[in-house]
Amino acid sequence: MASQTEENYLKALFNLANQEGEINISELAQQLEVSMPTANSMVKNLQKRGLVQYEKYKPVKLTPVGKKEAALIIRKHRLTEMFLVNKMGFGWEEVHEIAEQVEHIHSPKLFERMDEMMGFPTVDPHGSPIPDKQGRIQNLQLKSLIDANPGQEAVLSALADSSTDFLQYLNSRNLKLGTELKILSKEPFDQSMIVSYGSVEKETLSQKVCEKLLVKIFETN
Amino acid sequence: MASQTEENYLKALFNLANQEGEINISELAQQLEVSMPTANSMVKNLQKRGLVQYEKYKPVKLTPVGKKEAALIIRKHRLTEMFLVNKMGFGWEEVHEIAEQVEHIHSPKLFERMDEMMGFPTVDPHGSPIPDKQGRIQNLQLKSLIDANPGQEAVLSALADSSTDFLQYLNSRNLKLGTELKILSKEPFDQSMIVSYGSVEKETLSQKVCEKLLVKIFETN
DNA sequence: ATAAATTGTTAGAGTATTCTAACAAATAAT
DNA sequence: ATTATTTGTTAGAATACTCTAACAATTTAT
Ligand SMILES: [Mn+2]
Ligand SMILES: [Mn+2]
Ligand SMILES: [Mn+2]
Ligand SMILES: [Mn+2]
Repeated sequence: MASQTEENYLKALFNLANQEGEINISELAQQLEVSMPTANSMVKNLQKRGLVQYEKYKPVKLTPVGKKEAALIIRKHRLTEMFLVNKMGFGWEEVHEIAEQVEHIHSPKLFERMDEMMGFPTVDPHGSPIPDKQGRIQNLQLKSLIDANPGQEAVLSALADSSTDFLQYLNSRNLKLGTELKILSKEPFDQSMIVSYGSVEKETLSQKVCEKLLVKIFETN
Repeated sequence: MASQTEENYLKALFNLANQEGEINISELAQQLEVSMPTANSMVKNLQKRGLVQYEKYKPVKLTPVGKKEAALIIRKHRLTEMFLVNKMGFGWEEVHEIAEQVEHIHSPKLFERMDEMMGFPTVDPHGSPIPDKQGRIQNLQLKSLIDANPGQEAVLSALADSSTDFLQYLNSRNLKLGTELKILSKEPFDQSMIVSYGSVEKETLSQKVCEKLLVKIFETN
């Protein structure tokens, strides 16, 4: 069975994988806040355990087995976050740190019960998909708000960044998942957007923010 | 901050402490399923950290600081068990293993919320008292059923053993906390008792079982 | 193309936790 | 009292995870 440390590495590898599923040692080390030699030696260990594919000086790749293991840890993480928000009254900015610990608990039944009690949710409180029991994740095909155009409407559906700081920024602007945004204008100079939503008639969102808001854009007929 | 391993040692020390608060290395090693040298070296480590008092060849004692740390871990354990039973529908025989893991989660808020959601329970699903936030535990002064006499009535209030096997035995006899037992007779030869409760008119309980049932005995006028 | 910067690796060491083997102290049995 | 048993300790080693220092390979900049 994978240790807590190994599980955190698998999760980091999963989250950092690019299109080709490849990850550099330096990214991995940075993500986990360890030195490169530390990351390097753990990668060798995961290779010996058949969880990653790796050759000297080449990027790391999760094997199918490693990918499934990672997805199942992420499943526990996201179910936990959702449970904390929906069933225990936590704010979406409070749950990540707790889930980071709870995801390592070995108890299929605990997570089964959470899932059941919540009616089998498909996304976590930040809009990220919850992998199924087989470790499969559905792709929601969301677009970044930055790709929307003036006149269009979009529903905030997920976040490309779930850091506490960003979540608190969203709280302060009363932006939640499900919020319908009307794009009023887009500033060509700095890519900032002026939008309206709910009872907020005008709000300027910087490029940085817009990039991180993942939306479903209504088709404009 | 104490590691998960250290926390488990503290808890074991707390639970094994006798009247004088003393624990032998061999008991400790047995409880934690490690070798005596392992227990011995951890005790030295805990001493260096000011959590136990220890001298070569003498029994170990938790310091006040160690005792409080231990009680707060036990608090998390018991709140978790109660939450799993009351809010998540687990059976009392399923929760210990999960709580053994959850007790190590660092998140005052998580346990605050559990406590709040349950209305600040004072005992866990097995009748053991939940230490308060200061690490104080109330003594319920329960007696073993073995000390009750024919003709008396007693309410099952806690268990001296919460092993899965024993809990399943109690399930099979429909014995729960709160069950009122009438003592019909007591066999002098083997200390077994014949009792009646609920819709059960006659049930024989062995000495082993009676010893482990902690009860409040009604005063006989 | 060469130099500079970045990325990756190896070597060597430290802490935490655990073990077995060997021995010493304390306790129980004869 | 002596012997046997149990309990406790030390020494030495293994595994997991981490680090820094030194060096090597690769990539980027000039
Ligand atoms: Mn998260
Ligand atoms: Mn984690
Ligand atoms: Mn328990
Ligand atoms: Mn534990």
